[in-house]
Amino acid sequence: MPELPEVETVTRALTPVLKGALIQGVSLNRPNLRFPFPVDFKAHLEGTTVLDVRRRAKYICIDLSSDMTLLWHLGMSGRVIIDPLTGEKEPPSHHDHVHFTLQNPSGKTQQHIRYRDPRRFGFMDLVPTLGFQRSKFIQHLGLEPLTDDFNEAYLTQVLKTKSAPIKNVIMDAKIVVGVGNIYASESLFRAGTHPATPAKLIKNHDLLIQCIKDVLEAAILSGGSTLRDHVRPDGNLGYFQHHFFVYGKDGDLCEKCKKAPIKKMTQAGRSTFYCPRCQKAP
DNA sequence: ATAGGCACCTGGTGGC
DNA sequence: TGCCACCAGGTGCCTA
Repeated sequence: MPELPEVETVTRALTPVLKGALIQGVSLNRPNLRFPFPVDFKAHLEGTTVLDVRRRAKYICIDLSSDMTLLWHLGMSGRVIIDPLTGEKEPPSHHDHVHFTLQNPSGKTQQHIRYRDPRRFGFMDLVPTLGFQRSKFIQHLGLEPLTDDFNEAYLTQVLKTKSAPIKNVIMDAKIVVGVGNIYASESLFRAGTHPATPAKLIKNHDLLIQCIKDVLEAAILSGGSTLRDHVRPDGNLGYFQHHFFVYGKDGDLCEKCKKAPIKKMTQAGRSTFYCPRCQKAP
């Protein structure tokens, strides 16, 4: 269920486990996920050391001692399971597609990581670390929302020619990455902006910027606050759902105005949730 | 250039 | 209980 905050949370959980570790073994239970695994994927990874773990958009990027970077996307249903060193492991599932065995740099300790993805919309790819930006999955990506570059001046410039609904535009990864279907609805609710507003008619760019950053940061904090749970046998990640104002709340009374029920509509084939009273129609 | 629709998959849910 | 339609957090690619 990964949008940017979930991928950030997983990346942070993986970093201390992976960084400096030797990849001892890789086992694949099938030849492909959304795409085929790269040729010699297993052979390439085994024996390399992890130099760094980063996130770009919704990709986990694992830099290897072979000067290659493992690009790892969790799709819609991907989950990373970090098995605890001691205690009860999460039972295996036939949706566990990749299994990494790692050797800790400081000793002989082994650690296991599994990738579970029922829908198999996720994928892994290997790209040269130096040519990372030229990867077909990376090259077209827009700004990271939590950087200073994603600011009022940028959004004003980008939106002024766009007539598409603002919700679709903030979900467009060429413009800004990491804003998925949930956080698009939540950001627009916080900004008091109707999701169908043509992007060029948006007035308060600074408020929208701030709402996107706030909702993503709050979700990361929420994920982070339950990060320690991630390595528990139950493996549950803390999501942000307890803080949703509109997502999945159609029919409920709006928590802000307490007068109108939350409505649901479809935009570009995806569900949008909004309060018709707090988010004024264009 | 841009917007819309389809495709890739499985599993859960709600209606009949 | 069983079956079926529909929906789900992403995103590359094709078409108009």
